[in-house]
Amino acid sequence: MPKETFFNINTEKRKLITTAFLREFALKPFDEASISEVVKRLGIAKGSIYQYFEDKLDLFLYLLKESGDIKKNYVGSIERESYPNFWAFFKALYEAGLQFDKESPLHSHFLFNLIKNLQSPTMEHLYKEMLQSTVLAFEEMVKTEIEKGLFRNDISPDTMGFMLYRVGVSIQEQMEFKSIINPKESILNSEPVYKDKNEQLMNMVDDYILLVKPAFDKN
Amino acid sequence: MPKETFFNINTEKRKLITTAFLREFALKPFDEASISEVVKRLGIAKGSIYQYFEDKLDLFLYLLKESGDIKKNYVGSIERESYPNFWAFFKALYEAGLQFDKESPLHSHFLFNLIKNLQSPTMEHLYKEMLQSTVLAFEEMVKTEIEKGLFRNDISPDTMGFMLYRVGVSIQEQMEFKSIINPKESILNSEPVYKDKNEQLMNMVDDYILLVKPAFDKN
Amino acid sequence: MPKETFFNINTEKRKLITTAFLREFALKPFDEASISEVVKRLGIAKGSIYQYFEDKLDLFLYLLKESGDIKKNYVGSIERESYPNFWAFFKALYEAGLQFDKESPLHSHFLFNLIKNLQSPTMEHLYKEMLQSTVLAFEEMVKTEIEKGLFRNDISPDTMGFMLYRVGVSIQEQMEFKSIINPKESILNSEPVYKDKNEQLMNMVDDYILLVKPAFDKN
Amino acid sequence: MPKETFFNINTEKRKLITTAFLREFALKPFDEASISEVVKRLGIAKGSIYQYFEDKLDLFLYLLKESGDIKKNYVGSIERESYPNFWAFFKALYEAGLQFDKESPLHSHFLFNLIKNLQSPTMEHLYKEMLQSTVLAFEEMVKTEIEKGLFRNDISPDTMGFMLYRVGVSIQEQMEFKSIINPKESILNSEPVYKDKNEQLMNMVDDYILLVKPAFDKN
DNA sequence: CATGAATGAGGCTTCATTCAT
DNA sequence: TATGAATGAAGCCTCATTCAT
Repeated sequence: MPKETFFNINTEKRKLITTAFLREFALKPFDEASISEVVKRLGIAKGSIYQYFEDKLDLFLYLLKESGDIKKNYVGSIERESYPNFWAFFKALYEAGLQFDKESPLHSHFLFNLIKNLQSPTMEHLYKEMLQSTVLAFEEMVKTEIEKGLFRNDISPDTMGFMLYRVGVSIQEQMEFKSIINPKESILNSEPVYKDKNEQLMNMVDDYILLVKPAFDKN
Repeated sequence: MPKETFFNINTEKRKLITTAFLREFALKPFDEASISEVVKRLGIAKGSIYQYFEDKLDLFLYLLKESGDIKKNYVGSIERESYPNFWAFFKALYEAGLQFDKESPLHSHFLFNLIKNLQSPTMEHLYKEMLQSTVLAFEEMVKTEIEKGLFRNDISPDTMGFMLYRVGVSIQEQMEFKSIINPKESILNSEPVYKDKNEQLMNMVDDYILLVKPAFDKN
Repeated sequence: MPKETFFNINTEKRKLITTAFLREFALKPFDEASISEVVKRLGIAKGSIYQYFEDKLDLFLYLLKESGDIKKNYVGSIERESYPNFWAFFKALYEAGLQFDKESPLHSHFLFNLIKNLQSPTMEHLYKEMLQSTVLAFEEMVKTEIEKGLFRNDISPDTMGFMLYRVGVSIQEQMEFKSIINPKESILNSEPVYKDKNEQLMNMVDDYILLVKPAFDKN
Repeated sequence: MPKETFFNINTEKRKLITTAFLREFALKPFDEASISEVVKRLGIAKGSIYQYFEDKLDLFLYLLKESGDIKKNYVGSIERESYPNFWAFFKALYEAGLQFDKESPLHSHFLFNLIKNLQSPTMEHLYKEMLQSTVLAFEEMVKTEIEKGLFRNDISPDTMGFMLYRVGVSIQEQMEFKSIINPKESILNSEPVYKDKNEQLMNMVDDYILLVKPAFDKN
């Protein structure tokens, strides 16, 4: 939670700062991200950052929450009931994600890099926590589908939940692996992660669904 | 590639150094691993390290190669032809891996932590390279299976290869996520990653195969 | 000397500020006392402090004078003539001090910590000055007693005066040393230094008098 | 405990460093003493200090131990049995102290300033500990004298012990108070605390003994 | 009278690497 | 071959004070 002062400053300046640090954390793991470098680039005093935030972690957590909140605006309204099956719902989440990516590219980059960012020893605790809650959410979805009789019930739902979570990560990672997207580069231009690549992402999602569907669906 | 000097020193000392740094890199990302700390623990001169290796990266790469080579001794002899189907072969790889883990626990830990280790910006290039070759290997396997008519052919083999690679990572990560294994702790005792957990790992592998098999197999 | 502005503000607010800084200076040496921390706790603007006071030292001196003035209200009326001998007078000073401590606990804490507070290099000058006047007062008393033929005259009055001053400090310090009082703790509750320990303090004073009396009294 | 490296460097350089920091800590409380300033003056790299010592505290404790050890060389051989009464013994301690002061002026200054130095919040723990052990030593002396029937037995020995400790502090403080000595100044010239003032110190000691003797002695 | 954002120097500490011995 | 002292940049963070509003 930033200090009040942060919310009192000029909106434009606030955005400048936010932007600069989103970028930094989108490029480097927490422990390697450098406040000093960013303020130098921003041309503001290092002390100022500590007027706004308790410390580096506070700053990071603020960006995390902000990014999460914004993403929720896009993804939060998607509900399972509105879709004929889980996979349609799953795809819808990605489509919403693309909208978010397009309209808040830096927040998107920040979240894109989150897993890597959390590998820093300093972040170990937070990492476990976030993983836990993310996986849990997927587990819940799986359980619901199993109850509906739509997913198989011969494999423990936690393994299936974890796998589903992993699918998400894989998709993103494969896009990068195949050099379809190039985050490091697009960050610098404040361009969306998936700029001009929406279709290719959705194709990849389709592929994954094709692959995973028979593994999850009953029969 | 270490300097000659490294191979001229006492074998025992060489092993001591190797061990200490395997441990360090198994615990921390590259950029946060500290040469200073390790030499202090070893009680040798910091300068010595620079007699043996060009720099930190050189040292790391040496350990990487060594670990890989040793692992190959276990895994390299496993051949697809010896097994009735891909999944039996896949399981056999894990069983060999466990043997490696048991007999070279620190190398195993080093490789276990490799993915996290490579997230450092310094390592970006290397990361891509290694990923490339790993995934490629899986792709080749997939292609072979497709040619044999055993895997489905309606999804691009590279996606399937990548997914297969991902399955491996997921298994390992889920074992840690469920606190079945505790790498940080077992490193300190130089114990294998999967000490007393071999059975549980193989069960997890079975689960994953159960899940993934229908996604890959033809029909 | 504070600026006019300080006396123009709401009495209540003035008291709040006074209180908070008395506390801070009662807990830490001058150079380590932090204006930043106090204003944060107070929830007022940091700039305000500089509207009221020239700088940190000015603020400190104000509190010092205020505390001294208040204490004088208690101690000032005690006169040597009212007591049969010096030691009865000496005890009376302590009893008045206890009253002050009870009714103005924070000012009392501030003065209690004063010696430690003045150890900061910044304060060196002030320290000497205050010491000077304090010791001088004791010297005067000693001289009077000598003139009356009640104190021995074979030791220089300034040594005796200094020693008397020292006795005072020692009593206070020994109370803390023996953990009878716990200033750091009682400050937080705005409790008197000697809360519930009045009797024990006076016993200690008696002990010291017993000890010192033969050293000072003629014969 | 400094690191080995510190004892490996050039004796002369070690002395230079030691000297510079003794000076710094003799002038300022721990929290205000600045490593940065000292190394700048020394013209050595800041990092070097951290090759020699764990941290600031480690450095301080080393100087403390060294100073104490050296002083013990002077004072340690003085034994109560060699003197007809306690006060002769007490004086002898001061005479030995003066020898120490003359031959190791900076260590003497360091110890002279110790009490003030330990007022820093960081040092609170250490302060209490040292006070405890110092006072205890005096208490033991007092008890012995009481057992011998030489000191009065109607006042608790801990009060008497504490008072005795206080006498020591007072003597030193009064010398400074009366401007007979000027530590801040003589530090800069690496001159003994009591340079050319030995006689005056011993006179002061005599005065104090005269004063305190009747307070402690039986009858 | 109040605000509080901005400053920038200064604090301690860590690190990989160099180089003279 | 081995040593380990020296380096100095970089890291995060704190602080009293100023000044425009």
